[in-house]
Amino acid sequence: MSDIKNLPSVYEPQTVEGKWYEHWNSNGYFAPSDDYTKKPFSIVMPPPNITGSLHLGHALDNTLQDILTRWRRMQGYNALWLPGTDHAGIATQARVEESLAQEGLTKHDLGRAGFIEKVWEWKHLYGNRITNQLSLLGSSCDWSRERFTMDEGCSIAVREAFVNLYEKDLIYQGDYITNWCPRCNTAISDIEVEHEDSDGSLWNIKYPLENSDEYIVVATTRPETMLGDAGVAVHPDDERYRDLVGKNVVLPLQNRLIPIFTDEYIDQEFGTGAVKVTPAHDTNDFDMGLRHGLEQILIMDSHAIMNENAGIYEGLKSQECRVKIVEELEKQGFLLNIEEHQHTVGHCQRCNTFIEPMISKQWFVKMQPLAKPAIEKVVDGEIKFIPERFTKVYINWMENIRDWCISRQLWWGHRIPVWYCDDCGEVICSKTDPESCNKCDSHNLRQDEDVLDTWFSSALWPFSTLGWPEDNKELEYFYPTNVLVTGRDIIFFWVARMIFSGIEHTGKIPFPEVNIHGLILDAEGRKMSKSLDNGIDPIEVIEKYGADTLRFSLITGVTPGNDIRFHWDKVENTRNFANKIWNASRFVLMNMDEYEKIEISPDELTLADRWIISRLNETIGNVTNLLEQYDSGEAGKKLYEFIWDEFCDWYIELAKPRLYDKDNQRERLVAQNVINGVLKDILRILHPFMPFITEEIYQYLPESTATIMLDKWPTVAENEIDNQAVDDMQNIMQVIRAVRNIRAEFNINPGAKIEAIIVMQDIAKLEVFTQNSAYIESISNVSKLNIVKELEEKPKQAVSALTSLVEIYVPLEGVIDINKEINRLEKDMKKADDELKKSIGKLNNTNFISKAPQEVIAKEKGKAEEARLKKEGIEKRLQILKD
RNA sequence: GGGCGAUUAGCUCAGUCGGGAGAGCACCUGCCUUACAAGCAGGGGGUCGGCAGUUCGAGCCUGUCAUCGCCCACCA
Repeated sequence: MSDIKNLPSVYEPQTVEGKWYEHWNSNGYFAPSDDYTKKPFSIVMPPPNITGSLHLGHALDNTLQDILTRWRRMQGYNALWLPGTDHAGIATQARVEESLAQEGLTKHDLGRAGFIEKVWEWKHLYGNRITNQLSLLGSSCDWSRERFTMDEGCSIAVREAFVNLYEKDLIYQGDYITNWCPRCNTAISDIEVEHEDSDGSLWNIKYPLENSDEYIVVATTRPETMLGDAGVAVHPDDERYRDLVGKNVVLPLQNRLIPIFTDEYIDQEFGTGAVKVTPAHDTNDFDMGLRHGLEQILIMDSHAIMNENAGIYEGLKSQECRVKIVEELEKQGFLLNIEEHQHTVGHCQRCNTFIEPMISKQWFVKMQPLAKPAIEKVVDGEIKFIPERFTKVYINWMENIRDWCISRQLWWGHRIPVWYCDDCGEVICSKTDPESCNKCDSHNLRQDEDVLDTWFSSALWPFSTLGWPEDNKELEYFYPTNVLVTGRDIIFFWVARMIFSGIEHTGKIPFPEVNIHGLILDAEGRKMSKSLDNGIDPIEVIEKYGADTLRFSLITGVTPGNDIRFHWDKVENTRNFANKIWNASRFVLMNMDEYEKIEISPDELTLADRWIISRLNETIGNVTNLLEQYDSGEAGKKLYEFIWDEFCDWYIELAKPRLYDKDNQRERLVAQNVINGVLKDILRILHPFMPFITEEIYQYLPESTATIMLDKWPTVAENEIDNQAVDDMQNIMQVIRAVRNIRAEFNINPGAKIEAIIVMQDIAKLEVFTQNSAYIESISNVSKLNIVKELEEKPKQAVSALTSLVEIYVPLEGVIDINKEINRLEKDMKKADDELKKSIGKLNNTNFISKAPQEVIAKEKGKAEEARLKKEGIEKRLQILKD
């Protein structure tokens, strides 16, 4: 402890954090023990994409998980926080393709196997960037169990899950309309499409009737799709078109005959009530097409380039084709008019490209049978969302869910475990690669080209990472996990899919609680995005201010589930808090010479000791309760207030005289023991929030264990809660504040000692004040303090203040301005009078007296009495001054 | 078209049982008091979005309206 006095007066996270992380990790503190008789606690980390770098959303998410894990670990749970990364099919493939492009290569130059090898190379080079960043944050996850969604275990799990669903007939393949991204060149699922409102047009087009001069007008937002029209639909009740139903129209430009038919789906009110139907390029039209046996005419290829079915428009991009079509329709007199029309347009979540709905052969998961139990488990409360309001979001989505398109036309990902026999056409779905056809023994087997949606493997994460499908002790012990912590933006993508997958494949829910947090927004409340360039790099915050500061500033002062704006001001404030703790601790350490641990008998404790110990216990209780409710924001606030306001601003000041007094060694030792004990508990309950600074300080304090990480989480000692001490202390603080106020208002030099007289009638309280007069003297720099029951003569040349309990006089001969003093008192008087009137009003209300609870009435009476006494006192005082 | 959230001090936000309106920043005053000026002490500042209701009592509960934001949705 010799170097303590050399500790810098400003906390330097840069010299502290790396050292401790390395220490914890290399000593295996993050790993749970293999003693499976202990109570388990487990969380799986939402696996970040290997292509990504840490953003503030990750920082928040992982801070929350780390807080829970560290807290439970300290409480004695065998805690496992299992980390890992996601292979991120589309994003990773795009990234590697980009780097190939720089060498002038495409993936086709390498071939499928060569390309995949290249991706793995890329992954080994860059894929652990984000996990390194998680370490900088202080994440206490068990890196020895780090997993990857494409590793061997996860791959086995994926095949197991696929085959299981396939054999239960819950996976099917077919030609259906899907959302097609022409840039990614793959189908994507419904939730990967982002809908944006845009100002578009509604083109009204005349479709001439066969062998007639008449025509029917159809309205469309996408005129180019007319090339694939297979009919015109009207509502069966629509009188306007009754006579036309069953007739044909000649499709302009294409000169094909297509029928007019009826369908309930059509809205008579919209447009002309007649709709062109393009089964191959519109979801609704696809359904109608099936109902009426219409031809499915695909008019573009996978890059949204018009194909041979588009006739002379072949080779054009769909958007270019639209322009040409409209021109031609106008030229030939088919275009009736164009209206302005606002509608929603789908874009690819990944690349923002316009989504073309298109028919293609894809694999789907049947959702109805899987959604049912997944809804039930939430409805019956087996799985709880926190905050509760997200339950509705989840249920509403699940109830309206459509089948999940799980195939992707990519190379990077889990390849679909289905093989086709080229000789007999047999379809084989298998957990292991088949060597021959199980029907005709042919070796001409060809595996399905597609890979699975990345989220298919993420959906298995809570159990695939624990060894499923293999039956093992670890899975049994840690699964279901205790809680899932994640952002509200991936409830559908991930949470919902884990729930139905867990129930389906393991027969158990994956977690009983889902803790949903909000998004981190920029200072103006906008989402952070690359295009706005408004992102804040958490690593930059860590380098400047430290991980503890970043963590604490992200989680405090927020309401659970609400979005959080990022402000540098708040970061600085939190940095100041860290520095405050640092300096308070430095003060304690500086005063620990000749320290030894002693047994303290209760009567050796001072009022301030009993007060701070009582408040410490309440804080321990509050923080623990709030963590149980996943309200780390409020827990952090309680810590902040207790540490700064009570421990630093009051207790340390009150303890100073005893700590400085080397003549009373016993009292000094008591003070040292108390302050050491309180500080150490503070560090313990603060540790999950600010792991680094708490460990650093903890290690300087006497009687510390190898690491604060594995020290015990404090529990509330009921016998240390001392309401009397809290009450007495508050009365004394009130007086101290009053004296300070006088000093400030009369500009008394802070160094100058003053005299003060305190008058109080209550004998018992007078006793307490007399015993503790030193507090008032030392903190408010009073040289001579008289505490009396009554004053013989009330001094005119004195400033006074009145609390509900006491009258305070500060003689200020020559300084006092009588008029100014009268003004002061009249201001106080008005306050007291207002309070009194308010209380009397309530107490005179018979409804209040008869209906309010007794304790509330008693409290109100007390308030009225206090106000009355105070007012009386001020009145008397004013009288003296005015005489 | 549905659903959710927000609206509290100049700014950013807390406010867990319905019972005395809070914090940080900013502002004003005085202090480099040997833990901390990234600090200390004191102070000013609010019809808790509007209206109606329930209640002895509403920032909090109910209804309604307004503004902003988010999510979901196959009216071309």
